[in-house]
Amino acid sequence: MKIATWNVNSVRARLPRVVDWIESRQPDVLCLQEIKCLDEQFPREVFEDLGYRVATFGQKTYNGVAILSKQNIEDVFRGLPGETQDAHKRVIGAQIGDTLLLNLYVVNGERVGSDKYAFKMQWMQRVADFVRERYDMKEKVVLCGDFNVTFDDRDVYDPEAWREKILCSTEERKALAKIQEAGLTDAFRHFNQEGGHYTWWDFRTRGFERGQGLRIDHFLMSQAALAATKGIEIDKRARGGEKPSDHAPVVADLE
DNA sequence: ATGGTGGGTTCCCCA
Repeated sequence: MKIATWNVNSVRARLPRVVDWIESRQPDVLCLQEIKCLDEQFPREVFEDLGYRVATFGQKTYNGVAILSKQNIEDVFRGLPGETQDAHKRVIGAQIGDTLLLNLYVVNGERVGSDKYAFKMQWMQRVADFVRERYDMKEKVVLCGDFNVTFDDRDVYDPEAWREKILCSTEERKALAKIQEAGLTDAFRHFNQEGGHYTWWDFRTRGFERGQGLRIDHFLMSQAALAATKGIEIDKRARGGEKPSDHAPVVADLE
């Protein structure tokens, strides 16, 4: 079973690219982040015609997450416990087969020390609490999405330039480790120890053209899920070409 | 120290 995660930076703007990618890669599950539309604006039929079930948690203009799956999507939940109607739409979870899937779009945080950064820290703590309470790590648990945090300097093209900057600060990395504490492993790193593998490149600095990226899109897996995983691949090719997202898709290949 | 580009909305926000 191929599970993919992709921050598409607007599903409507990216629709031709997403459809092309699905047709060539045929993932069984595709978790989308930053769909940037309401549920009723989501191009559901396009994906249904490609053979997918669709579960969305949309928001106008910002954020929004969705799960596409060839198999039944069961026990869908949207958001974190206790959230009000106006909360950011950043979380959708479900069971697909025997896999417990959680698709996340972590808060960006703007700048270390900003209000948005404080909100990011708070939000990540809530995710950590939720994950610990909700999941039995003896199950096949797969968290994926745009985590907006690098694990270490291997995930950063210029570690000195990014030292203690947003996406790379020690505090953010500790918050990410807290989410993992329940028993979740960085699946990409399990298979590949080298640095220089990135999932996001800034539009503004022409980062992709310069080879300047960060690895911020991740799969966090329980031991049972990791044991079933044959490999993880970043599809860097999808970051090139016409009207790309600023993120590349990441694909986990499970038994 | 700042800005760059791209997506979506509305005279600007977010990444």
